[in-house]
Amino acid sequence: MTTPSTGTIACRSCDLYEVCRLCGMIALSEQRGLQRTGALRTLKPGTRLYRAGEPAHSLFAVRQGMLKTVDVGTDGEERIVSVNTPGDMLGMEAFGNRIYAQDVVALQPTVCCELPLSMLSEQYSRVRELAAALINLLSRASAPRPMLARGSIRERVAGFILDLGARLEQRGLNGRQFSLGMTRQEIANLLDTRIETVSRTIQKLGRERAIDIVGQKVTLRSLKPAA
Amino acid sequence: MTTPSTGTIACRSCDLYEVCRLCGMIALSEQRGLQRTGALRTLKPGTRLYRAGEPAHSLFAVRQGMLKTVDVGTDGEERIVSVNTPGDMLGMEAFGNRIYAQDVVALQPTVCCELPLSMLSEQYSRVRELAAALINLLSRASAPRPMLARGSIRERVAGFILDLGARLEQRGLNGRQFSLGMTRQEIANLLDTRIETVSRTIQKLGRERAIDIVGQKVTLRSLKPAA
DNA sequence: CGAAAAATTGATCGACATCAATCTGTGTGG
DNA sequence: CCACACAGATTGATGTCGATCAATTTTTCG
Repeated sequence: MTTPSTGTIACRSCDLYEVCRLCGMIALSEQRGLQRTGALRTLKPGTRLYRAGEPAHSLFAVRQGMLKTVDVGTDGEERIVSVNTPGDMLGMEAFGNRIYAQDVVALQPTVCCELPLSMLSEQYSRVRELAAALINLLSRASAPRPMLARGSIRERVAGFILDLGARLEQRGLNGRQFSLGMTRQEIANLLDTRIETVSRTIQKLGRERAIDIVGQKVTLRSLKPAA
Repeated sequence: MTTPSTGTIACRSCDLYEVCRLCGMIALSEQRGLQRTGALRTLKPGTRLYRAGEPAHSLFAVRQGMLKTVDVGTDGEERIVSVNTPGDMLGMEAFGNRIYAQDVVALQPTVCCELPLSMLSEQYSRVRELAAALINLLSRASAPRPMLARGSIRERVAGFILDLGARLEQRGLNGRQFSLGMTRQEIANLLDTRIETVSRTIQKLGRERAIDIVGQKVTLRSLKPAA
């Protein structure tokens, strides 16, 4: 069986934390710290969280595992646009028109928190702080993500691995030893290259002792950004 | 002298329209339709609208001309992340933390509308509709932009030109005959390739009668997406 | 165990980078 | 007004990185 490639994130380090809190989705229990109360969605690998064009009822936050955000072009070709790790918010692009804009598919056994949009729009017309929190959240989300499919293959692969590690670290998970969580094919798609090239590059990084690599398990050694 | 590569956009087709309206920035004059009242910023080519890391006081909307959004990496290398055309909103990533996240530089003589953030946060705590409009706006902005630096060079260049045309068209400007508004070098940077390659590819499209090209002036003929 | 998917490795080829030279247009000063 | 300078753009020759084709090997899972 596949096992989830990440542990479970703490609510404190989630993008949606403030919003959940203001919605009363997180109960403060005296002894045990934070505890969430809302709905969870559990996904097997390959399962869709939602589909582009579908009417949107909810925002999601990744709690455990990993997903990919996929853009299906006019030609029907799949392009992996981003990889979503614990603490990430999903579906915010649907807040306005209530239509999801991409496909989101679990790469691993994955758990997501679900926040109904209806609850949010009800509440933010009453709770002033919530509107501010949402605006903050969306504002941050509109900041530029580092584009991974640029530069030499070496730079792209290194950038991908470092980015993934940094994001896990940032959420309080282990960012120096983790699972890539996806196949070489999927990495190749994300980085706009070929599976053989990804394989060769990863092997080379291993031979150079920049990383340890066994299957999808990586340990960072001396991998640095750029060249 | 360089002349602006685009005409002036109508307020109606601007991303910020609803927000401006609710802020009372647009006065309805009976005879003459819409008329805006707020501050304008005029920029010469090469001038910065704002800089990454700088404290943010305002949102902007492009009114006329073109700008580039530039990401300066740790190595000091410039990467053009996107090109901003009339009707686009700039600076929304700073709404939360009040710090701009990229550099934005005029490519042409350019005019932008300026909306002070202070005014917005004051007003949206009073005007309920405004919070909703902002959330809508930011939500749309977080939707995925088509990534231009993917696929063969042919695809990237064609994609770039078609995207630019479509965006102008969408704002009520001429999307079949327009100026690229930037040098081959800047296009190369945006598309993650080299100036010679951009030049050759554009010339080839011209020879194939897919476009007419004279310097930066393009006329679309039979250019189609994909290969 | 056996089948299927994923990953690795090798050999060859082609698209794009690189190096180099020339051309074109635009603004400047004599 | 013309000549010059300079930036931008084009064009050619050559090299190289990554794509492609092909064959195993390794891992996963029924």
